[in-house]
Amino acid sequence: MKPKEQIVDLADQYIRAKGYNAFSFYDIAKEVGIKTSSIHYHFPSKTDLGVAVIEKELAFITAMIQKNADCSPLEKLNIFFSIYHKIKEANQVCLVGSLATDFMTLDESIQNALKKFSLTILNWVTGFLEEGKRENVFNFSCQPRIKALLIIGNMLSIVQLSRLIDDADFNSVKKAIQKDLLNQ
Amino acid sequence: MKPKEQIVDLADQYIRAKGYNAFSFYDIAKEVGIKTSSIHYHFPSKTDLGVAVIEKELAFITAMIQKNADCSPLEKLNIFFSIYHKIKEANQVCLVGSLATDFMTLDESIQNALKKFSLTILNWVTGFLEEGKRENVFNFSCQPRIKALLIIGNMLSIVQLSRLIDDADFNSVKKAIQKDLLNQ
DNA sequence: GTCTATATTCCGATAGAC
DNA sequence: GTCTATCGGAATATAGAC
Repeated sequence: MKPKEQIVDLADQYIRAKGYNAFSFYDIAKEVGIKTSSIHYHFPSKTDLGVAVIEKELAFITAMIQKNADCSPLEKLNIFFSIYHKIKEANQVCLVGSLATDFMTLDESIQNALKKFSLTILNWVTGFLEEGKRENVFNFSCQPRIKALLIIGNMLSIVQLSRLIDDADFNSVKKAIQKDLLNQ
Repeated sequence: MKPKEQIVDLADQYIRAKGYNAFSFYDIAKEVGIKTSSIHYHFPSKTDLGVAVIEKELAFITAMIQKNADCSPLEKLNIFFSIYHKIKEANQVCLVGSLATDFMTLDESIQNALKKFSLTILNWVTGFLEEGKRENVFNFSCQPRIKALLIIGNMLSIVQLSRLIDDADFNSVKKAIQKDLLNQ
């Protein structure tokens, strides 16, 4: 992997493991095997690096949405779950949750990138919930957008809470969401 | 208010506004009108201050639980909502959500205090959900503990997401949770 | 593109006077 | 209990050699 990609990848890991304000250029430099000044060559400021992380994740999620556009709503739900499963396995939190708590300390360019990223996820989930309801696979009574916020919020929060409480609760929450959606 | 209390109060505000790793003793000293060394007199280390913040919130929530022990489950639910309503009004996030994302950077004493705090809330919510189900006021099919995690997670996440998306979603989410619980 | 060297700022923490 | 003064360290960032 090219150094530039590796830097973004490690920054991503650190943001979701320790938070944006808790990792340093030195943390990354150490792991890549270069000096901090070399990171500044690729990303003049920490803000530039932060924006690059979000844009990388946005590209990833956009490609995944596109690739699985023809899947069933239930399959899409499980793809959605699998994202958080990986995060939880690594004892991390999701990018949105991590950066939302640091939001007031972030430069506007990161704030805007994050808003765009979260909107992409929200629209995706809203879409396959609507789809599932139309096909009588999913059942829920509130607006699809609100149901999407509830479900996204459940996953966003359970990866955070998994650090504080019983590890097994993650799967129980996942199953409860699924059962609730499929119940007629 | 005594300086010591004021320091804890401001630290609490900062943690929920900007995050634990983004506020400094100087931020607080400035607002109190003292020097940073005076804060160290009351709280030798930042960790001591962090623990004091959680213990203050724990005392507050414990008193509130006790005070409203005789309320109906529906009243308790609305008290629960009102906590997050205040947080959202201030454009802050809850203490658990904020410190959970910074969890890996916190000293063990703060981690343990936070675990105790989150468990207190979880047990409280689980309790009045069970109560409400027994009285046929609330309706849900999963375990009360899991339902509590889902609802707490919805509120924890919506105060975070309120910074990124439509401000009005907070009330929609609150109403959706309520309707879901009350539906027969 | 990476290095050395350094500038600058900030932060947590401590010693000792008052 | 608050102050001044200061230490030691860490962080972002830049200049210039290679």
